[in-house]
Amino acid sequence: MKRPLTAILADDHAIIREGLKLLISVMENVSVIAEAADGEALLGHVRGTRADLLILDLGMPGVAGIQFISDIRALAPRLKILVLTANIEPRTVRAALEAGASAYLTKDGDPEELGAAIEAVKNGGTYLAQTVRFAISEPARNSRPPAAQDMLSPIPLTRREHQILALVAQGMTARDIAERLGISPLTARKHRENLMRKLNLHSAAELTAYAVRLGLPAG
Amino acid sequence: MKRPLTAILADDHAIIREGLKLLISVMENVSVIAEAADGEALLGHVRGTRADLLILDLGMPGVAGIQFISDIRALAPRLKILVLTANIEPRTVRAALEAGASAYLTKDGDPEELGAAIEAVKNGGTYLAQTVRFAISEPARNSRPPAAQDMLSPIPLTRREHQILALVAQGMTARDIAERLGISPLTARKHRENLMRKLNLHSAAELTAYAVRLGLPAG
DNA sequence: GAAGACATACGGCAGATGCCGTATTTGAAC
DNA sequence: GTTCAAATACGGCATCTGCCGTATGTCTTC
Repeated sequence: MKRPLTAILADDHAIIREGLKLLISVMENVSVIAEAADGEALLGHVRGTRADLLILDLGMPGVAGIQFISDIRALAPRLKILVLTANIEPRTVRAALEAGASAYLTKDGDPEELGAAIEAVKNGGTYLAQTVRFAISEPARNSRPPAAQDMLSPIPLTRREHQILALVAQGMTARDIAERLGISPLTARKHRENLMRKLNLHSAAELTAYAVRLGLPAG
Repeated sequence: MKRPLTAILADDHAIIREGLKLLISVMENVSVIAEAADGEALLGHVRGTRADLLILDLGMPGVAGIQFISDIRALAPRLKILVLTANIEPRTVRAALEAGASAYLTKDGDPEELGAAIEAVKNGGTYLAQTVRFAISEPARNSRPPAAQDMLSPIPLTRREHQILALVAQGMTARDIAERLGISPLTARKHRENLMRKLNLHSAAELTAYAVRLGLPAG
């Protein structure tokens, strides 16, 4: 039998994490050598271990979306990243892969997929969950590699847009944001509109729900 | 060895469910005899089996919150219900216990708590996760304590309001909610207004951010 | 059967939002 | 130096929202 693969498991819910650990141990020849409940702990493990795999819940607090994947790739290029999330948005899927994820799994997917994904990435391949496979049919329009300096969300947003999104996550209206940033309410509104267009969202409620789920901090 | 306890496992995420199943099997002398991904399937299992335990994710689609617990209690009074959710709202905890749940566990809790909870309810007791223990000042066995002395004063929401709040967490507007529930948009709007008044929130964004942070499921 | 809570439904009004534009300035990239 | 993206700012218009009312029917509780 070959050397078992080593994995870091990152999920903010301890019970879920424990269950996943068992699931991985049983299904595959994989040994979980570290666990993280937040982004900071995860980065510590990435620096401090030589794991083969990272199973990463994108919904973790302190894990501000896709940018984290780029950061981790920069820290440990050899580490294969398996994203496990409830998010099935095509843009998120594409962004995760472009940022360097080796697999994208959804929590409502078949558990067998976890094994298939580990098998695939072990051999240098990639794996996409059945539920998001449709996401890559749409070609990425530009091949600009992600700069990963201040990206905070799956879709390339400008620095200002990230800032607005964070304030939206705190439940602020356009007027609140304008006051906070010292800009015109109309400008704040425009930024919101640009955000919604980029993210394919169509109401304040959707935008706020999206922002909160990114793990942005509460007010 | 005594006869193993039998359990129904209800969670909408297949991978999470699988992990939980393993976790339960390993930690306790419990055998999962049925699984459900939605409320309808769950009711079928409740009717069709004689399980001892139900481990129930309150965030499941088609599981209209606390009401479901009462319904299941009515169908199978002998079935012990362990609520497992990300929701740590005090009033939800209380409502779940009053509706007949035997344990209330949070997903970010210590996995050991799952074992402790099973042990507790097996012997006819109740178990509350550490993270929500503050929600209850008195044992849940007796009737409601006077609300006047309640320092935390959890705001009581009606069943319908909980339902609306869950839909708000999905980024739905009043019109969306009205369509979903088959009621007038004006009524949906009124429910939203009542919610905001009770929760002291003052915009759609705030209400949505609140709802999402409660751990209510994404659309 | 009286009282109260709940869910239903409607309307006015001011303000915010979603969507469509246009336009200027700045700084980086080429 | 030109080009381009980003950030700034404004306006119109339809819709939605927040807040203030009123009202009816049901159901539980006393």
